Amino acid sequence: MPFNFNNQTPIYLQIIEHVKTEIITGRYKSGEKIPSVREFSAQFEVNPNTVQKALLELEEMSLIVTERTSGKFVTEDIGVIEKIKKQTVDSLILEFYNNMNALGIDKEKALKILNEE
Amino acid sequence: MPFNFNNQTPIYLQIIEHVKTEIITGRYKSGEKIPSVREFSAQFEVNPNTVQKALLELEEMSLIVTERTSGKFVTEDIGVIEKIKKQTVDSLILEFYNNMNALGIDKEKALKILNEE
DNA sequence: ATTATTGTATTAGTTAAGTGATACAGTTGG
DNA sequence: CCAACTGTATCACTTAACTAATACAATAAT
Repeated sequence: MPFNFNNQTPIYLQIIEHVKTEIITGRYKSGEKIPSVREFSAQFEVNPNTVQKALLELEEMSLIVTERTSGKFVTEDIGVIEKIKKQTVDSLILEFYNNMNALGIDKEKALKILNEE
Repeated sequence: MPFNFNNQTPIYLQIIEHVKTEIITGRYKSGEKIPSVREFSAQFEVNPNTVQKALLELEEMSLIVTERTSGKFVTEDIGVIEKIKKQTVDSLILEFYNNMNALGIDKEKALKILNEE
């Protein structure tokens, strides 16, 4: 199963989203080892550096932790995962309202549209 | 008033959004002449081609119409404007739900979150 | 100790997107 | 008829983002 990349957005961003989603949704569980750089690299048919770049960002978010030579692991800190999940949801909501505002649709109206669908 | 571009996203896309929004919200009215390529160019302090590129896309959406030598005008067809507005709103909503789905939040749950805020 | 596995660092190549310089063309209006 | 305004076409430049090649480093396992 070759990975389903779209070529509008950079691969490394798609990897970030992919792994982040796996963690947020609990498919990669807290404390669990994630595939190695080279495993991802092979799976995605992509250069190791591309994977590395993505995982680096995830580490900066504290979603994953590196054990120098044994691999990378999902953080043990469930709080972090929850926080990131909430952040992600919140910013999706905010972005949505902002976009609607730009079209002259305020929050109240937007909600009304959504509920009436 | 120099224009408020952010430099993450291409200028021409921001121009598209800007003009599109002006039309959708009725600040540029149906049938009305919009500023010329060179006027925009001066206002935004940007190359005429950059403006042209943006306006071309708006023309492809049928939001504006070109009269070869007298300028560009907002379409007379109010239906088109309404349609584009609806399309824009709909795709914002769809995108929102899709993003939430990726996080394991279905439409129903998403609505609940929004309403409870 | 040797091998295989992990992550990391450096550098370079490639490509595509975005923007700009410039010249062309057609109409309208004084 | 000329000047001033419209939009349009072509081409070249630049830059930066993305990706890849390759080599390095550290540890664990056998």
